[in-house]
Amino acid sequence: MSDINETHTPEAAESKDFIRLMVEDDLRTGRFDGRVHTRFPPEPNGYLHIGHAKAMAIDFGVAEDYGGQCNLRFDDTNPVKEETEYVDGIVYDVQWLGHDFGDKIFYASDYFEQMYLWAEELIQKGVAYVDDLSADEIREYRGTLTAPGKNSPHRDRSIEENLDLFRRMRAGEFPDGAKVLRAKIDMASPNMNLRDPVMYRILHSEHHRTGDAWCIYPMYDWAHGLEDSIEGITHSLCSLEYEDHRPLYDWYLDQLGIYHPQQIEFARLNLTYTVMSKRKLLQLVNEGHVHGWDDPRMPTICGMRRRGYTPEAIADFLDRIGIAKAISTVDLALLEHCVRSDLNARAARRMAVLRPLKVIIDNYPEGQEEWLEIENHPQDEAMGTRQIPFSREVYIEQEDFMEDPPRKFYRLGPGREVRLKSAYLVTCGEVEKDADGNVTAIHVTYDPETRGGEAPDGRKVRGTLHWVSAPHAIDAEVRQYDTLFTQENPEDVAEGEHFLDYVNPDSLEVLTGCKVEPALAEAEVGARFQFMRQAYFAVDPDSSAGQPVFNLTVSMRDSWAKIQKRQ
RNA sequence: UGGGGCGUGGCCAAGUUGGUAAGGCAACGGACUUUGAAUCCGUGUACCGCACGUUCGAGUCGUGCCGCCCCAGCCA
Repeated sequence: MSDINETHTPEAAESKDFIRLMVEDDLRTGRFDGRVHTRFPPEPNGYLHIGHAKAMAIDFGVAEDYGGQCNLRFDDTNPVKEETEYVDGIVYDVQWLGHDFGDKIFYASDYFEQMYLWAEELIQKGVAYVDDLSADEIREYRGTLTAPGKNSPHRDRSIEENLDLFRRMRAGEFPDGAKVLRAKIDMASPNMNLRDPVMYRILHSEHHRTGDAWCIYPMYDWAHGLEDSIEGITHSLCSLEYEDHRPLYDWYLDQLGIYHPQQIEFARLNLTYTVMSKRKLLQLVNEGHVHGWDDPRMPTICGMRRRGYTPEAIADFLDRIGIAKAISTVDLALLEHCVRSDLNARAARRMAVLRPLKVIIDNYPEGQEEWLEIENHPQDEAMGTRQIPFSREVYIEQEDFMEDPPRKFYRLGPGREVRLKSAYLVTCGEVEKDADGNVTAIHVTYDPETRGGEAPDGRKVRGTLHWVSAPHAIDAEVRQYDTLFTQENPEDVAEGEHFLDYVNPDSLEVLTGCKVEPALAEAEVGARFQFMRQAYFAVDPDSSAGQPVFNLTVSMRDSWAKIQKRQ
């Protein structure tokens, strides 16, 4: 590859993000004995979305870059919201994205006993107490952003009484909400998280893994650092909103005097024309704005998978957007660019006509058929070729014919000659119309000397159309998608409006009666193709034998559309 | 009017110890083309949020402003 006299200019060292810089710093100073161990800690209360994919790219990516490990850990500390269905879905998605979490899956619930013991330790130490205040009262006592809170009347109970009460909380002697265990820190702290945060609440609720073994459950702040500590995590990477929680994360670990990981925060991902909160996604599902978590319009991993996105394209996208602390909204166009780029390289080409228009080749012998060779990929010979049938009647795209075409229209029109891709050059003749004047069929004549699409006399033909032989065509359903929202930022709503007001009513368009080449009849679910001159499509699970259903993955760039728009 | 963060071209985002603004996406030209795809060339006056300082020299240091985001769940 390289010339003998080629000058090798050293590639500029790839710039590292601030997290990797911090990790390298710790590696240099031997802070964690040279270890790098991260974790990806989803709560099983919904499906993963592209934002989680970013977190994973960071968590797993950092571990991988420095020869470390990344634990997949379910942060299942709230039984009322969590379900096994979600853990299964999450595990599948993480694997599909290609992340290696070893042979073990971790669960916060596995540490409940240890957490409980540590809680007793803090009570013994005099820095945790049982509070009888109601949720409302606790809120009142907490103060506001600008006014300090005040101590709970139960703040100074004796260690013995606190221990007794806490044990009875565990034993199930009190109803939900009757008492909580709180850390005794500082009700006047300017950081609200430090105003005696709740460590445990009573929840007589069945947990998807521990059943009814517990009726008290740890709060996130109390639990998370302990989980990280138990697993020997070195760098606990999370999103920006936890920045304020870091002092508390540190406080618990310091009070206990146990192994202490470093929490580092980064900005989470926002994408134009979509929402990224699990609550909103759940709402879209529950209220029927989409057909489920895996609806191809959803930014969920399962939705993107069904739509035809590849893990590689997603990884490429995540790699390109970078990691920083500035809150940003990435242009959907970048994600689509990554998908196109990956699919362009790997998707086999096929011919499919979405909105069929019958073309009759008058001078082609009736009843004759022939099989023509066509490449599966113009730039990748290794993908080979296939045979496609040709006959007297074929379908072309309705938009590839115009009775009164503008000058730059390189397609079929009265008297014009175009090429049917890999078949023949045909010249437009008569046009059939129905009573309303709609074009119903077009008659053309073909040049038998142009088999394959090349004219022996060297004449050039500007337009090349895709087509499908009518008698051989397979009927298919094609689902075309547009953005789920009509606004770049659906969350940016005016007074009295709601993000749901911006749901795009035209985000799904189902086309039936599409005509596809026979090779597509037995395409496997999940298979991805480029329908030449149109877009990339993936076979939907709703497909049945001989009745394929295709999802639009992403359109191809369309400079003709731009030319039209300008006119 | 408390605390914690952030502010580099339309969108992301690099900018180590201050030396005179990478790259990607988008957009716009053009070449090529049996996908108007792909590919290939080319195009940006970024007052580096603003204002003062320090300095021979500041996106990088200092001070003061301004703007945006997060925090008052017994959610994570």
